[in-house]
Amino acid sequence: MNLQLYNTRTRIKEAFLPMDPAHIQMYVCGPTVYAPPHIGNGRPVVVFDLLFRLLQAVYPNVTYVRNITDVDDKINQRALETGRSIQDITTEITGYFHETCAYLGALSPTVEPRVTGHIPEIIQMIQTLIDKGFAYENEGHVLYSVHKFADYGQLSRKNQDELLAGARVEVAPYKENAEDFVLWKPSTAPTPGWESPFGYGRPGWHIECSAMSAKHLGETFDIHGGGIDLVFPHHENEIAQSAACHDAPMANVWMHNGHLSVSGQKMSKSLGNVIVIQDLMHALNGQVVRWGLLSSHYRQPLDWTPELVQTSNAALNRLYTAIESLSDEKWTMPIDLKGVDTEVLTALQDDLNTPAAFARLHELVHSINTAIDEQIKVQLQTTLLNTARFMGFLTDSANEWFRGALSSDAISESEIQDYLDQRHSAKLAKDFKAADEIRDTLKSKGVIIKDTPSGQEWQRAN
RNA sequence: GGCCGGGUGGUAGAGUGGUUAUGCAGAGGACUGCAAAUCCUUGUACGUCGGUUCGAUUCCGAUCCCGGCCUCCA
Repeated sequence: MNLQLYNTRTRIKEAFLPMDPAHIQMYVCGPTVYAPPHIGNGRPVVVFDLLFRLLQAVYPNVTYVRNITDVDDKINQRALETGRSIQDITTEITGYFHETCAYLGALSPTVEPRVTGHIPEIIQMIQTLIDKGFAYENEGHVLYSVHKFADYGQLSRKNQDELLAGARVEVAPYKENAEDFVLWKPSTAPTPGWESPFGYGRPGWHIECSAMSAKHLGETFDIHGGGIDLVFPHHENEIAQSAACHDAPMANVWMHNGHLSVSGQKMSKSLGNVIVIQDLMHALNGQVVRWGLLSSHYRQPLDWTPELVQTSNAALNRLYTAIESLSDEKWTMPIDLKGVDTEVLTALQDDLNTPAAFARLHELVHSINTAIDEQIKVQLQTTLLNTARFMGFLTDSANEWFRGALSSDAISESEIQDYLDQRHSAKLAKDFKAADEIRDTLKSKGVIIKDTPSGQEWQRAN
């Protein structure tokens, strides 16, 4: 295994050196559950799922922690706006998030901690920071004193003078310095709060990840991931908190996925171009979305377009076509990690080079389609199936992929069969005009007919 | 202003100091009653200007654009 990962902290691709090869530890910043997940939220889900799979393929034991942030002012705001309870909102959105992850073919993380379940740990960590002189109390708030932490800015490569100069926000009166950030803030009903040595209140934004990662992984762990936007201030502040608290580095490798745009524009409510994943579910197979999200390198920006959806769908059609002749039991067999194509593994080990991995899958398809020896062909098909499933694709059988209906108003199989019977008769009678008309009719209903030596076959156009 | 990325053929998108990425779209052909799928053939790319080199898209410098972050954001 020669896994190379780009480390945001050092800004270079490095050989991955686990602290303990017998137990790999990864933490990824999960969602704040205040709004249904959009397509951009799907990217880190899929990217770090792939990394999780890759790590599991090589190391015996991988712990993957992805948190749910269920205490946050955006949630409070939402509750205020809608009149709904906070619990109601966080439960619903967490459910959406889980549906989204399943839809995208992402494995469940090993641990999924929630902020509401870790308030004592958070309070304890804040207390330690106060005791060590890195944090101070003021007007019911606890703040982290950024200038006390010498390495502040190491991840995002910012220096403190510049941060001050760039501060655009009015400095809150309880802050000693403009760059200080909140660890704990006072709460009044109906805003959620907890009793603490610093008064009744709730945690600030960053502390939860420091507390939860420490609890579930330890003071230092191998990989910390998230979206590129989290580099500053979120991860910078996590480092400041954790390193100051534990006198140890928080994580060895910091990985960040690039952002996603929609048809060249930043997703925003005001533009009305936010693509909610729930809305895609009845129109697209989740594998198509997963393929699209992985079709450029994870650190590059990705533009989500109708063309991307179309080509992703076409790519999967091609893969499925190549292995459609495999016997059904192959689809239910567990993934054989030894049967994963080595060139795909090599590509993925190079900092998750998914475009190169996809290219290799297509090469396998081509080898299958040109194979003369039946035994070799089946061997290649098995490799392709294994490899694709290892990456989270070809999870449905070819039959489901080609003939499963995404929406309930799609034409039924028995109707299709009626048309096929009619067409079969027409063809026997050499009435090709009638046969072609039936084919056109079915096409307009989203069904494509293939005439093969063994008879008519059909599949949905998707 | 500060800090980061990026500019590759019609398009999406990897990569490399000299040798085909790959997909999609296009053209021609094979197969087919016609199609679909598949196969064969085909396009000929690396922002601009310098430098290093026998040779640069690939290294160095300059320059012009584009995007992100510095405030909530995956």
